[in-house]
Amino acid sequence: MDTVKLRAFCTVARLQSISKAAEKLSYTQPAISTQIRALENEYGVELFNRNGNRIDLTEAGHQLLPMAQKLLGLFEESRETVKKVTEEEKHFIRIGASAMPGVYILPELVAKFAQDFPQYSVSISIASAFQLERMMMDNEVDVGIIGRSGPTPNEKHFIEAELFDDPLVFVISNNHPLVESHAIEPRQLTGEKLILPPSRILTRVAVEERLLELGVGYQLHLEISSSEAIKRLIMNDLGVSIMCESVVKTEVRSGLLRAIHVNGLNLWRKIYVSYPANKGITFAAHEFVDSVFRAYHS
Amino acid sequence: MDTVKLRAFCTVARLQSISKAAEKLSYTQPAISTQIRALENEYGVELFNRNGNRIDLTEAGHQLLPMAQKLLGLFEESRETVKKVTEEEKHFIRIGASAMPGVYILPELVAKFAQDFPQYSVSISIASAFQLERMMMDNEVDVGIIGRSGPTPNEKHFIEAELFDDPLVFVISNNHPLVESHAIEPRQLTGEKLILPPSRILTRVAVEERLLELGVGYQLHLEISSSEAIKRLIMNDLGVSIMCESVVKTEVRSGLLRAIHVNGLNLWRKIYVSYPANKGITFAAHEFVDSVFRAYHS
DNA sequence: TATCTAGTATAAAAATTTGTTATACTAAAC
DNA sequence: GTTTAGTATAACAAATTTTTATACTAGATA
Repeated sequence: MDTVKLRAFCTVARLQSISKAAEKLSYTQPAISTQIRALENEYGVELFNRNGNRIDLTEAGHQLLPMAQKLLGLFEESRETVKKVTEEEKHFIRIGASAMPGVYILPELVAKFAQDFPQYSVSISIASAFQLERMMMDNEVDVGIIGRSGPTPNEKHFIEAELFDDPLVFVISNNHPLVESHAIEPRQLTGEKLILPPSRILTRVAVEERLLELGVGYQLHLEISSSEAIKRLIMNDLGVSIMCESVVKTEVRSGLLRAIHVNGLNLWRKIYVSYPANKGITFAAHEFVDSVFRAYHS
Repeated sequence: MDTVKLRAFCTVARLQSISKAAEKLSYTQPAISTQIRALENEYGVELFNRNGNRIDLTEAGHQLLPMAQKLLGLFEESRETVKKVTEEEKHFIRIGASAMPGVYILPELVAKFAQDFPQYSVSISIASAFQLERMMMDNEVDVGIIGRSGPTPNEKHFIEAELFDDPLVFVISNNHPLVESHAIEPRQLTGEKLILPPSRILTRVAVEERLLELGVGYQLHLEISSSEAIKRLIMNDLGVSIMCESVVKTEVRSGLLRAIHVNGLNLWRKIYVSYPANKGITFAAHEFVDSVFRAYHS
């Protein structure tokens, strides 16, 4: 049973002629004859009365006709539906991001992109880097924006492109003695009361290793996972921290916090664009990635 | 697009596995792979995300699934519908009859048949012999019961079987001088006031020719087409007639009229069963014809 | 009646599609 | 690394579909 047979049946019924139907459907007459015969075999009934020249529906054929038309209509509808989905998908970009880029970097990027490419819609899903990988493999997001301080796992499954380096900076309140410095030396950190995220966070590990290398004797004052909490603690003069510049950018701009560059600290969080290697990247997602690159590299 | 592809799609979607679907549908795994691929080509979209081992629906696939199921359901429904029609048709006999047999002969035959074969339903359509032929050719009736006094036209298109001879009898009222006779000689008709149908009716022609042959000098008293009217006229002593025995059977039985046999008149209306030669006869119609034959020939 | 015409059916061959076997490839499990 | 489970692909076989050519039929025409 297929659409060819159904269409043949409906057309023959309507035109009351196999030859005319054949012509209309761009087949030869015997092709339609056999299709009709096949349909009749499948249903086990004669669908047309053949009186020599004349051909018209039997009762069974009469009953079948509206259902056949409905079936053909439904086929068409299904095609339309699927087509619509893909059209929509073409203009929809699903971005996944780990917490830091999702909160502190993506909003700005997406805002700019939306301005330049109003024909696209964007969704942002925030999840752990690990989950994001699964989501990309399962086609739940098109592209990921991931911040990394450590190694890149599963590298052969994903194509990753470095977007930019987010430098780690020394963050202090307006009341801190070093508030007027533009840049300081690592040794000036000695004795500072550092508020850092828990040691499962890779950035924390990187910071501590680097400070050890540089021979800086710091004081671990507080351990808390929320960046927002750290910032508020600093504002209230309960300590200082070493954080990604992006994370404090807003507060620095509005004068709530100070971000001081530490010479020779050489620590960055690298921000990557990532997508599954095995299935390439959507055209729309490519547009987004492109626009982001242009924003940083021009 | 066909049911195989649709069923493959639905099964793969449900079992989330091409191999399992193949097993369930009694195909090999590559067959299903290809069918799915063909469906995807037809819709121009990927319907499944293939992540190595895992296979699950894309958004387009998700949209398509319910429609595919509906399509398959509708297919099944159409099969049921057609099957039901044929089942019904198997137990339905459409009898066509010309006026005389339809009114005076068929009701009795059908009543007896309905008693003996309660599983069948019967419809009776009354039309001219000419129209009946068309109706049989166009499959509007299964079998015809036709009375003929003249030749049989289009004989090669129809198979006709003589059912019985309906003799023409001399019909008189209870007040007629010959009321006590069981049979009379043709010459006794001389001078009778005959009421006959118009001369376009073949029976009338046959009667007049025969009386001429027999040398009977009759008197044409009235010309009227309705048999019912003729009977009423006779009852009121406004004349006599020569009519089919079947037509007056009821009145004779109840003593309203007398039917006298005329020796050597040798006129019958022949009653035929008729059906189109090119397509044979329905099983149910055959049962009816058989039962009618048995009723007359046993 | 015979011939022609229009429409359908049928047979045989060609073309296409479908299904199978065998094999390769991939990712996950061990 | 090796094995395992699942899917894709290639090559071939089988089945189906389509076409060409032809026969058959009923009705129209002469």
